[in-house]
Amino acid sequence: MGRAPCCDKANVKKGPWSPEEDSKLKNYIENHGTGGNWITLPQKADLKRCGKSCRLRWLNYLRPNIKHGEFSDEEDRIICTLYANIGSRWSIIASQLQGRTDNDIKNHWNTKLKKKFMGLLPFESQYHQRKPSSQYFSTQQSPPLPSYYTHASTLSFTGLEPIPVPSTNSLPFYQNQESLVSVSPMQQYHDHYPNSLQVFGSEVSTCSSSDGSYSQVKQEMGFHNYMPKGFEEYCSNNKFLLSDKGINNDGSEGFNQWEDKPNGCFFQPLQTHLDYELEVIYKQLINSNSCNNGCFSVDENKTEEKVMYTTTTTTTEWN
DNA sequence: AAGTTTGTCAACCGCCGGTGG
DNA sequence: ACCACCGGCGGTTGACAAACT
Repeated sequence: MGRAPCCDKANVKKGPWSPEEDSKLKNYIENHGTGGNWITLPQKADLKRCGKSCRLRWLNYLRPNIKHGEFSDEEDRIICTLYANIGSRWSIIASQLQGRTDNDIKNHWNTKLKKKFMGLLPFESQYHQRKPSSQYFSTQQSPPLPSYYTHASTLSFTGLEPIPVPSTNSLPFYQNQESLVSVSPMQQYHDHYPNSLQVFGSEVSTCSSSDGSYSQVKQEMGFHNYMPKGFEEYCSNNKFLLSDKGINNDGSEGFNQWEDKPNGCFFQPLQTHLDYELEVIYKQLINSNSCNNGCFSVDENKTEEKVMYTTTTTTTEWN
């Protein structure tokens, strides 16, 4: 026997909400609040709707300060970065975007942003079968570059470029709590292309902060031989540095090798408030996973229910 | 102009975890 | 400890619109 339905399905209306229903719900909540019980709210508000339906309608459409319409590049960037790091945890992602709902973000990802991600797969797959790195280093031959790189100067940021994760020291989450990120698409991607670079999820390879020796590293790795025109400018324009070093599995530092890092190099965004917020999110996730002791608090600007991280971050200009 | 395909997004479904009795 | 209820969440669906043939 299954779970009892949350409402009498036979006596509730389904489908799109009419303006009259919207008005009833809005007026009721504005005058009385939700009363802490969505199940009984429809009856009180004289609506022939399921409580859950009312809740959804309010949260996704009727509540104040909802932002509809086009997502900005900045929002796309945040969504992609967060998605790559924590997966499809839309409510958490939504908590980082003022006025956006988890449903909105989910739809936006599924209809637009995901395609950008999928578009990366074909060229990545070629690296899966690439010959050992020594070939390139010994002969100074340039490996085939993804079209993405060769056209870098004309591309806008997709948010799906590989990004670094903070060190495992600061984020034990990566070492100890794999389940938290098991849903990451990048993790799935890694499963499919096991030799590809992964800086997401539970992958142990991470990159350290740039020490400014980029030019030297670039030469040592032979980057200058196949650095596409405009690539450096692209990195600069998009606030990315080429990462110089990685952390080996044993914890030691080492330069990235083509064999291990099929992208040849990987990006490292300049320190931004988002990096910091990501770290805060990780920590909150860790806490929320190990103890449910109020790691989240209510974001009253969004909804009485939406979670918001308690830690106040200092937001600085992205640019 | 009509039919078909594709894209978008609001809404639904059902699972899960928290909570209180 | 168990159970029922409820809210929250993410995956999915389906209606509608736009684009294409």
